[in-house]
Amino acid sequence: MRPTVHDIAAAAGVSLATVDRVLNQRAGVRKVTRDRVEQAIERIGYVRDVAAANLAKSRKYPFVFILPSGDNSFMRGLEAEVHAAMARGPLERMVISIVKVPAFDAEALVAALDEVRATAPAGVAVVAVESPEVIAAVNRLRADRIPVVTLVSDLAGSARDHFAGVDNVAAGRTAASLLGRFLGGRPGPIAVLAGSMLVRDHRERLDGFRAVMDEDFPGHTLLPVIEGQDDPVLTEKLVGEALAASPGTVGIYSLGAGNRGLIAALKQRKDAPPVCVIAHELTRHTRAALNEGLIDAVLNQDAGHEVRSAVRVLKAKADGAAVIGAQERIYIDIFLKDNLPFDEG
Amino acid sequence: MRPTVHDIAAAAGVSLATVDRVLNQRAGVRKVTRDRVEQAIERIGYVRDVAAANLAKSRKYPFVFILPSGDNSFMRGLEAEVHAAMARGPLERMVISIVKVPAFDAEALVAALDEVRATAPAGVAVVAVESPEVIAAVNRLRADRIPVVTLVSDLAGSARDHFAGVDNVAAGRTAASLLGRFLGGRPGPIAVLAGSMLVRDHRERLDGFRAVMDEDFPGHTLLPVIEGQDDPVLTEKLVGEALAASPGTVGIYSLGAGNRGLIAALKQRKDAPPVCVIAHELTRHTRAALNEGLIDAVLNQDAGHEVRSAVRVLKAKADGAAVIGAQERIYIDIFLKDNLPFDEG
DNA sequence: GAAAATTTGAGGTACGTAAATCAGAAAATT
DNA sequence: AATTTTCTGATTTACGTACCTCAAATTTTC
Repeated sequence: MRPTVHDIAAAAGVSLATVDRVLNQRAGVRKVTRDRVEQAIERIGYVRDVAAANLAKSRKYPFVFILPSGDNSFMRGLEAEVHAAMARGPLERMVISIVKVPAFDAEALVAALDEVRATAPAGVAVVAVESPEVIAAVNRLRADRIPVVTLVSDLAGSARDHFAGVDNVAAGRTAASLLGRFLGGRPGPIAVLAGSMLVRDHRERLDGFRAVMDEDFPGHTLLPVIEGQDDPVLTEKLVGEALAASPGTVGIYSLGAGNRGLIAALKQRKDAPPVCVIAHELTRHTRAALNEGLIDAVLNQDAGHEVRSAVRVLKAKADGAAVIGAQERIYIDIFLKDNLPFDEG
Repeated sequence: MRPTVHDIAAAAGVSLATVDRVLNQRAGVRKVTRDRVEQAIERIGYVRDVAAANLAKSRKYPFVFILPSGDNSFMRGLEAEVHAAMARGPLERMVISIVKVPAFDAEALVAALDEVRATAPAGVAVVAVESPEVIAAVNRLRADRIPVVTLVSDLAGSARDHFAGVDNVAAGRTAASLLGRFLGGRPGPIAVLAGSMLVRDHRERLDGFRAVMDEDFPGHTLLPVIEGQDDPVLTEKLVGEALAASPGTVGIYSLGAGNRGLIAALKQRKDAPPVCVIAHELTRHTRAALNEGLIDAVLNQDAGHEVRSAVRVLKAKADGAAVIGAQERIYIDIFLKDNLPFDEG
């Protein structure tokens, strides 16, 4: 049997009330008595039964997820995952709510963070936008002892508790490594398609990609980065133009979310020499393109994993419990047409 | 506020005792009354507070993990992960124990399963060995309504609740796809190194590998499978001989656990033309070999994920709760030297 | 050494559920 | 209609912890 508060009382030779005062750091206990109780706790290996404690406290865990609005399909998928977590929440006394903020708007994000802070939630998960003001706002939350997890996009220099997302530099490096090897020495320039270079994730991916290309595959030149703003129509046009301008192009790295346009552009040049394509994010479209051989590999971050990990970490932090590091590391999934998971997109 | 049993009683116009009888399927309730209560439950959206129920019942979850003994390093890593889960167990009222059984010994496994069954655990995870007797033994557990999860190695045709492991056919296909593309048309035979063809995982990987090689890269012949019995010394010898016999070999797929021997053999032929190598399981040795460029890619199944997933599923099944499919799917991790995780190994 | 302040003890109620007892009501059987 | 059987209600205790009150014991202060 696990020891209980009663066992502590007996072991320390004090009353239950005193044990309670020590355990819940209430005032009115002499230092010597406190020490005696703490030693007893240590000695008999008491661990608080969190479930029973929560029951007694009628404790709730109000968590807030701050997500960018807009029609970025990855973000909408992320939101769907948060909704799924929301539905499962009550089973574990969690009440999850979502606050939406215009994408890439640091000012709005700061306002949202401060508003959320006023509601004193048990934890906050936020898709960060990089700016000193945002860092300060996150630090204000932490100063209030509210756990903060950054989601998908980290906030370097802040006091956030945890980052639930992938290592984007490693993702870029991996993309370069795959692309370089898949090309197997076939010479020619390589095109890079991004959404916008203003986003940290995209910059990091590009940095990683560049580093490995320069180091391991110096034979290939990188064409100027195409910024398609994650817009299908614009992307299709720009990619088409770029391929026309550099007909010898042998590879494309699509590090953003503009895959629909890319795929459309690829379909238009069926007869042209093959181009090796590495893209990000497994969606209905990239999955189909993988199967058709239009795309050679897809690097994916699993939004469901990220959300569930964020929730677990927030809960653990709220309880003052330990986080299982290995469990919360989000790996980049690499999908070829040969290891596609069955359902969903 | 979430509705409680009292709310059910009020809504159905019955007493608490009757609600309890219905909720815990005790006898002595007329069909009509039972229906009325169940409708009330439905109507007010009652969900049992599992934490409170477990507290009242002083419920424990005794789970048993049945693992193969022997010095297979993957299995020992798996055991370490089970020990880690064991240590975290008490926080969630789980008591995990380990039963070890000689590897690949169906008879011993059956005996262990029946012995475990007699202790009426709340769930069993087992690294399965394929045999009709084992299937029958697993089905006996299921007949006793004991949840069963197969771990790492599945048991087709059995009534197990869940399989916590990777799709090994897809792993083999992925290996072939990577190897074929990395070779980029460079002709030459390919060697396959396995532990033993008696293990289902290995057979499945080989099947997947063969299928894609035949289909997509028919230019390469596959040399006869080398069975190194996962023994470093034997493996080094056999690989050395095979490479000497077929000096034109361009690729190696190591689908078992004999990587130390393989790496030793590779180091002996530094001056020889490069061979593209795909191996399984990220260990200290394969990680080092990746970094040195001796191995080009490592496919990995994360034992920690598998164990944690098995535990979660067993708990959910024991509670009669739903399993989050996407969360419990174990992906094959693909590691290049560019996306190696930092610690452990 | 008395008064004041602080510390400690004893006991209760609550959280939501499980499980039990026992009395009384309703139904089924004679 | 009387009896047996089956169903239902009312009530209690318990799980492990939190939180509250009030009294008693101890220490500190003057």
